[in-house]
Amino acid sequence: MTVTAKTSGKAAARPAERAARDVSARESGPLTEAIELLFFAYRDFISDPDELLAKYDFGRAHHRVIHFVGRHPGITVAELLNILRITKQSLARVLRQLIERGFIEQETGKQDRRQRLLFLTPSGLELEQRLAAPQQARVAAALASAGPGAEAAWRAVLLALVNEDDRPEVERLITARPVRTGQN
Amino acid sequence: MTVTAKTSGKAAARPAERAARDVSARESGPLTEAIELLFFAYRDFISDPDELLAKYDFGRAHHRVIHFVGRHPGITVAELLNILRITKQSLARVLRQLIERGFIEQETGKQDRRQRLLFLTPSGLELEQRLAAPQQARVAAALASAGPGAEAAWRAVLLALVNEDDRPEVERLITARPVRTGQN
DNA sequence: AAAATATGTCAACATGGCTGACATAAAATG
DNA sequence: CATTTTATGTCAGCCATGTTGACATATTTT
Repeated sequence: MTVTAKTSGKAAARPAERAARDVSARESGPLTEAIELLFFAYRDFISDPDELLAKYDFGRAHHRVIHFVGRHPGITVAELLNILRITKQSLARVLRQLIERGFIEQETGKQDRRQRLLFLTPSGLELEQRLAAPQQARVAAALASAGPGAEAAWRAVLLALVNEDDRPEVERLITARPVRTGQN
Repeated sequence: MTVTAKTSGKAAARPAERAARDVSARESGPLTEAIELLFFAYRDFISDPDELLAKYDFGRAHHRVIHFVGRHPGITVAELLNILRITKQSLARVLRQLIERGFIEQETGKQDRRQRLLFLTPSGLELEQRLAAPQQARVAAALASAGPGAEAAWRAVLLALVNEDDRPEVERLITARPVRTGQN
């Protein structure tokens, strides 16, 4: 109630009040389209695993942790925090749940015994793969439909979108062979 | 405390227990890299306006609303809900704040007086542009650095990532000239 | 021995999703 | 014209996941 409709009849009589009327003069342009496409693509891309996660009573935070632990077995908590850019308290919550329910396990670091190296359990690996499958299929189909060369351009643009300071590390992370036996 | 470190010394003695050890045998491949790049790029891309939003005590939800109202002046609540894919209760919260603080105003629909058409106020338009600027700069720089032709490939891949059913509408939305004076 | 580091934890709080139920005004329909 | 459908708003509460601040412990480094 009480929506206070501004213009009952004389809308055109007060054009200066509504800046949005002048938006048509603004250059929306290909840049805005690219930004909106990123929004829509990401919106649908992350929606893929949600149904599966719900069956486990997990959320997207759990997904992210499972993914990066799977990609970098033996990753430390500090490294994971640096990737996810969240606080350790936020991470601790989902990590505790994942450990309690047997999807991730910890191992004391051998060089540095303060570290807790994280690994997927067999169940964790299975879940990770089930979560990854639809996203991989979606990306594969998108890259294929965009023709040859699209993948290189895609990678180049995405990498350039990353903060310049973080680019070397992101490159290192995405190209890393997931072997790591606890050297860090 | 009580972290229960699994392997005090004989890590290599029980390899079958840790599925993650075998991940090195898994094909991570370019698809996984593309997926992770999307994560990292989006992570940094959405971080741009956060600082500015914080000064207004707004969050990303406000940003999304401001953006799409700016892009489609006179958009209805139902259309906005369809874009954002959230519930009307969630939208109502941020929308109420944006209206109370004078960034968005409503107007009763002329054809259909049940509708509340949404517009940016002058302050809303200014905020929208200040929020958009860093993201546009980031995308422009990324596209430029990826060379000519990258933009077409980029757009093709992103559009193909969108749910097939939604693609026509997304295309319509992103190419829309933001004129609309209330015909819907 | 002291300081720094890696991690964990407790408590409290904020944002922004969600469901369910219900209200109102306007439009569409029989 | 009476009824139903539609577009929207709103109240109440819940949940997931982010935040800050303070502090504890074990371990490594200096």
